[in-house]
Amino acid sequence: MLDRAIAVADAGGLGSLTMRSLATELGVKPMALYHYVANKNEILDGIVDRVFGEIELPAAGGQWREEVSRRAESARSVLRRHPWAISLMESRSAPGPATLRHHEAMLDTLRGAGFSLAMTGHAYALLDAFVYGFAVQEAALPFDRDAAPEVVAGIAAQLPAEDYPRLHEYAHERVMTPGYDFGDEFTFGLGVVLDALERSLRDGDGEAPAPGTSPAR
Amino acid sequence: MLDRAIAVADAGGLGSLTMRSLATELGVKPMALYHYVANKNEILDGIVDRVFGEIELPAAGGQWREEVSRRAESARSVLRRHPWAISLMESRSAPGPATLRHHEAMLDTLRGAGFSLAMTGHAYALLDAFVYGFAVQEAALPFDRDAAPEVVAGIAAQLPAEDYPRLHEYAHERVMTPGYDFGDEFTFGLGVVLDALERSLRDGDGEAPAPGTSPAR
DNA sequence: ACCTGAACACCGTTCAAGT
DNA sequence: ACCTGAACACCGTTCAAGT
Repeated sequence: MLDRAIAVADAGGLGSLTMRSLATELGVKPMALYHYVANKNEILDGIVDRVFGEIELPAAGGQWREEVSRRAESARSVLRRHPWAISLMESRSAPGPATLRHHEAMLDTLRGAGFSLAMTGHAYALLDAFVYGFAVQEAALPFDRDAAPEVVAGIAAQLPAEDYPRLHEYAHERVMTPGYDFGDEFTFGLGVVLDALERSLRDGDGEAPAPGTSPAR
Repeated sequence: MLDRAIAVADAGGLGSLTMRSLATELGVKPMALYHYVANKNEILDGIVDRVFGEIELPAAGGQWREEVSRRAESARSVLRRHPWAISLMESRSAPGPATLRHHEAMLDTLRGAGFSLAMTGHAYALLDAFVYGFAVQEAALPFDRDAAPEVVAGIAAQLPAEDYPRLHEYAHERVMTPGYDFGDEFTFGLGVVLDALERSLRDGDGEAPAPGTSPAR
C-alpha cells in the first residue's frame, strides 16, 4: 500500500495523493484505508521512511570517503525520483526504522573513519545539508535537464537586460551553452565537502578545523 | 495582504493558510480575495518572493567573503522565521522581482570577486544547497533549541541501545551534553564552503579546482 | 478481520449579483 | 472598483453498519 502511495505521488505530486485517490488506486473505497492506518499522517510517515530505505547504505568495511560519496549520490538520485519527499521531511516527527538504520550506518562509518563525535556531527550535518539543499534546487529547476537552453532562453527574453546584466550573462554564456548540466554542480559541491572532511581528518585527528583561520584566509 | 498571509503561515504553518482563513484575517469574505489575485497560487508566489526580499543583499562594494557570509546568515535566519517557505520554493515556477534582484546581486558579488562564470555557478549552487539544506534540517528538528537534551533523551530511551549504538552514543555524549547547539553546525559548514571558494579563487584564478585530486587525497 | 455508505466540516473556485 | 452568497467538486475523517 505504501508502494502505491509512492507511485501516486511520483506520478502526480504530493497534492494528488489523497485518501480517495489512493483508495481508487487500490481498487477499494476510501474508508477501507483506515483499517490499515490510523490517518493520512501515518501514510506520509510511512512513505518518507520508505524513501529513506531506498538510499544505499554505506558499507561497514569500506573506505569512508568512497562509502559516504556513494551514499550521497544515491540520496541525490532517490530524491530526484521522489522530489515530493523533501517537503515531507520537514514536517515529519517520528523517524521510521529505515531512517534510523540509515543514520546509524552513517554515524558508524564516520566514527569508524576516525572522526571525533563533534566532528562526526559537523560532517553529517554538512553532508546532508548539501544533499537536501541540492535536491531542493533540482526540484525547483524550471527545466528538465535537456530542455534547459530553450527554457532559459525564454525566461531570459522576458527580463530587461539592463536591470539584470549578471543574470543575462549567466543565462546566455553559461546555461544556454552546449554541455551545460546543473547536475554537474553536485559533483563539484560533494567534492568540496569530502575534501574538507578528509583534510580535517588528516590535520586534526578528526577534530573540527577552524574554518576561516586557515592559511587560505 | 501578502504580509497577512505570511503572518498566518508563520503562526499556523502552510496548512493553516487558506483563502478562507486569510479572508477572515483581513476581515473580508473569501471571494473578495479574488479581486486582488487570480488564485491561491499567485498568493504563494507572492509570499515566497517576499520572503526572498527579507534576505539581506550582499553589498556591491564589500569584500566578497564577508558579504556572502552575511547574506548566508541572513538567509538562514529568514528561513528559520518562515520554515514553510522551503517547501514552497520547490514548487514555484515564476521567480518574483525580489528573487531576481537577489540572484542578480549574488552573481554580481561573485563575478566581481573574480570568479569565472563556471566557478560562480559552482559557488552559488554549493552555497545555496548548503543554506537550503540546513534550513530543511533545522525545520525537521524535533526539539526547539533549548529543549534539545530532554527531548532527545526521551527519543533515545525508546530506541533499543543494542540496535542503534551509534545513535545512542551521539544522543547521550553529544546532543544531551551542556552547550550543544545544532545551530553551530551552520557556522562550521559555511566556513568549509567559504574556505573552499577562497582557495579556488587563490589557486585557480576563479577556475574550478578539481575536488578529490588535491594533495589531501 | 475487512470493507462500505452516509454524513460533517472543511477546501479552492465559478458564477451571478450587489454597491 | 470592490465586495458578497450560493453552489460545485473536492478534502480527511467519524460513525454506524454490513460480510
